[in-house]
Amino acid sequence: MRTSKGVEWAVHTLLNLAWLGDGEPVSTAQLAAAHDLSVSYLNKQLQQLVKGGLLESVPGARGGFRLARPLEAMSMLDVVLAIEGDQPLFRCAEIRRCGTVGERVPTGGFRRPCAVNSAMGRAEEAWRKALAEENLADVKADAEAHAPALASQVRRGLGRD
Amino acid sequence: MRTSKGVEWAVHTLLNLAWLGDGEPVSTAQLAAAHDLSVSYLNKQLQQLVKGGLLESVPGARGGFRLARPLEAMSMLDVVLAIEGDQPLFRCAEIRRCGTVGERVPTGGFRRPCAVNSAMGRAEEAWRKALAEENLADVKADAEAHAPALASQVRRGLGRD
DNA sequence: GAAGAATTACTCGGATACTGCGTGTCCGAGTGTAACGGG
DNA sequence: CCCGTTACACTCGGACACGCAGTATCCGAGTAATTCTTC
Repeated sequence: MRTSKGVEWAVHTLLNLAWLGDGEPVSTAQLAAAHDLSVSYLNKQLQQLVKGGLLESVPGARGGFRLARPLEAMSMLDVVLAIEGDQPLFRCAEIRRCGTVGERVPTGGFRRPCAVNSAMGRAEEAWRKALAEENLADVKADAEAHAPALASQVRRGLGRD
Repeated sequence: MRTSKGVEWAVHTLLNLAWLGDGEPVSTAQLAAAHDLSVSYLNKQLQQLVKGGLLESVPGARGGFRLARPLEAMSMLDVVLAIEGDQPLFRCAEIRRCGTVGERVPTGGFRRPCAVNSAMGRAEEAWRKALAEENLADVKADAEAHAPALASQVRRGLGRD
């Protein structure tokens, strides 16, 4: 079990767009070249970000992608949900109701929640809460703290200066 | 991204062994029949639990598996680690150091940690902490709270009474 | 009748196929840009 | 010189292959119980 590598690609791409500063759209080819990524596959991930409302796509010549809102209004959870979808980490198959010790639904009673599923759900909720508290602007600031030249490096790498 | 279904199988099997009470080993066939699971595949998962120190295996006729320690000393994290392994949810591929904006390692400098990886790591740590706090004995008690007849139901289903 | 050895039946354990999702790639639809011609 | 039209080049967007991890299965090694033989 591991997150798709598209998550890492998406976050770094969002950071690069933020460092670029201007609202000009950037093509997938440039964004991919920035980190030696597969152009087509990155494009697929960016489409997911558009569906998730994190990016805007500009069609036509001189088109590309740009941030839909400032990084301050984006969390890691937003990225993960956009790329991975909102499916839970733990999917309960309700095996408790099968086999020789299967818990039969009492007549007229409703299905009580599975204790295993509840416990896993609580842990997953902690994960999502922590992801929601990880602001993308903070991540960007953290990266700059150790490498102040990053912004200009991105502008140079994407041919802006 | 989702956890292996082996996690659900393992937890329910551990609960069944606890409800059974006696320290007698139970064969994989009986444990699988309890919830209509694949015998061979469940056996593979139980072997992982043995390697993780949660179960003991008894070979030979009238053998099987039994709990290695009481449920009070087991957490959901122990199960997840035994089944899934201790690999992190987010694996940093260090793409930040590649491509046109790749962060080159300064001469003589050490590699500072990736800000993206750090943020993901913090969230994952929250998940693991929550999993570690979910005691298996509590899960068992939670299940019993809504279905007091479960213990006897398991003993009957596994042919103990 | 009791003890010991051979046999048997049952168990775990790891090596071997299959499937679904993540990964990667390709080509077509759509649009903004630029060139070109006419007024 | 300015405007409208046409062609073009570039972009996104979704449809199409590939590979690997999770899933499922099978057969062999090993052990405890059982049976049989012998004292």
